[in-house]
Amino acid sequence: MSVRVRFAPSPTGFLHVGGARTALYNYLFARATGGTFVLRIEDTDAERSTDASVQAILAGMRWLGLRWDEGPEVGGSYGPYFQTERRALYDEHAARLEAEGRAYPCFCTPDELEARRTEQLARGEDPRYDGRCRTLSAEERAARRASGPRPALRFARPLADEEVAWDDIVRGRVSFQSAVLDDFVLVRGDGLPTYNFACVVDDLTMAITHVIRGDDHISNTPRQILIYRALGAAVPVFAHASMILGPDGKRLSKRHGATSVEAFGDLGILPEGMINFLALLGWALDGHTELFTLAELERVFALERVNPNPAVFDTQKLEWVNAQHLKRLDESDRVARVLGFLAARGHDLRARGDEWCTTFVRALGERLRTLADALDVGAFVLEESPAIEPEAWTELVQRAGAGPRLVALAERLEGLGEWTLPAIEAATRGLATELGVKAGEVIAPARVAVTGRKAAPGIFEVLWLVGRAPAAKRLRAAAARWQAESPLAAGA
RNA sequence: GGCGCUAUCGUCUAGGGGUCUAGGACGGGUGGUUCUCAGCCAUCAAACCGGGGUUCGAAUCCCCGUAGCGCUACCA
Repeated sequence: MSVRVRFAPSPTGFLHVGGARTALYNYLFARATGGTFVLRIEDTDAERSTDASVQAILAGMRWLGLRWDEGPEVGGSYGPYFQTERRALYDEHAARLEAEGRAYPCFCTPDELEARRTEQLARGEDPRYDGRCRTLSAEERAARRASGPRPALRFARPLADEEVAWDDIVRGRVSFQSAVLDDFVLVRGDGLPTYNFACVVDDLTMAITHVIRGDDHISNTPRQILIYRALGAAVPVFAHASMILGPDGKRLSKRHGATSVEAFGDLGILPEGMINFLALLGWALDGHTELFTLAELERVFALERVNPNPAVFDTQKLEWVNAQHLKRLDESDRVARVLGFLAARGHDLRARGDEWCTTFVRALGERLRTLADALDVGAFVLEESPAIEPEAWTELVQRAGAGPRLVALAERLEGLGEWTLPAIEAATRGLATELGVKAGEVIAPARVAVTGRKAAPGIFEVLWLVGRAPAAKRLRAAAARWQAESPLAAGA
């Protein structure tokens, strides 16, 4: 029997980091085993489900490059793939369970249930359904059905305590006693299935073989196993991956900043970097290899190597992984991504031509951990005349002879026969030699004058990128300011 | 409270009885290299939650404790 797995998000928000990792593990397991990856939308909670969320989740999946074999937009032979469209299946299974005495109608109202729960808690008891509707006679049921609102359907759990256990791929054997469970609701008063019931019916009818999900579902598993048993169906294999935590050790949430995968794209993280980092969060191939492309993961991923401990989401490692992927991109691809990112933020530099763009991205070089870093590192061409940072100026103003040297450099550049990197470098170094100072004595002031910073990409590329006239202008402007403000200026 | 899951450097992890004076990576420190920064190279510091067992021998197996997290709805 071939492997069939599913990722089943409920459309109540965007695709968050935890969901993305669950999706990734399902996807990778399917690819690694030659199985099928199904995407199913669990939208039975009408209150919270929205179409916008469905779209956001699909967009997140696409951004990551996780293509589903069956599901929304692509269809498949086990559809529909939205739970709200699978109502007939739930009705059918519910009717069967009720007919076989494995489920019964419950007429208790939510208010009554809530009141009893409160009382139980007050008495120090566990809040569990007391089973009062389980023993109603057929006549009573018929009478109450005729008079009141539609009842909920409850699962008639086994009366005798029994062990409900499974061999979890990531945790080994997990077991519960059925006595801790109560007669939970299968179908709500509005006729829609609850999560546990819909989940089982869907996994069953979609022929899902492996259920890979977050460990927040671990305590739902015994309920679901009981439903499979009542239905006389085979139980799928379970694998519960751990939660992803924030730096404070709490479950990752909005409080921790960006949690939707696409928000990381806005932060300049590549899908490749996100995928790689997510894979590493709870999984390791051998403890040594840690850089993978999606294609490589598809070959080497093994569910057995998923680690059961909760993992803390570390942004610094994410950025490092991202930097590695950025570095491995083909140059043309890297240029396209950096310029595309900047263009989306109002800095469309692409009109300056291929040579300029390539030189620009080469100049940024290894300084980018994320695409967003280009906004900062490349600021010297993004702004008309970058302001000089205070501490950079403080240093420049204390440098003897800086002003005159900047003017001299400007003149050299203006008089240059050809505006090329080698020519700019020769002119700059030549000037330093003639002046009898180290190249740094010309370069450092020039860097501050042209970029406004003490740290920036190589000065020759910077000058070339800024352009001859604008560069000379910035050099002269800084020189004039030096002349006016430096205690070392002649005549000061 | 009950039930469950988890427990190796700050973080992600390797380790599945001896090869562990516990390895790798991120981050951090130091040195080198380049016009600065970044990068790269070298190098340093940094962990088996506690207590009992089992065993000739435990980071590895078992039990207890502790801590963190999850669930405890007619949410998913």
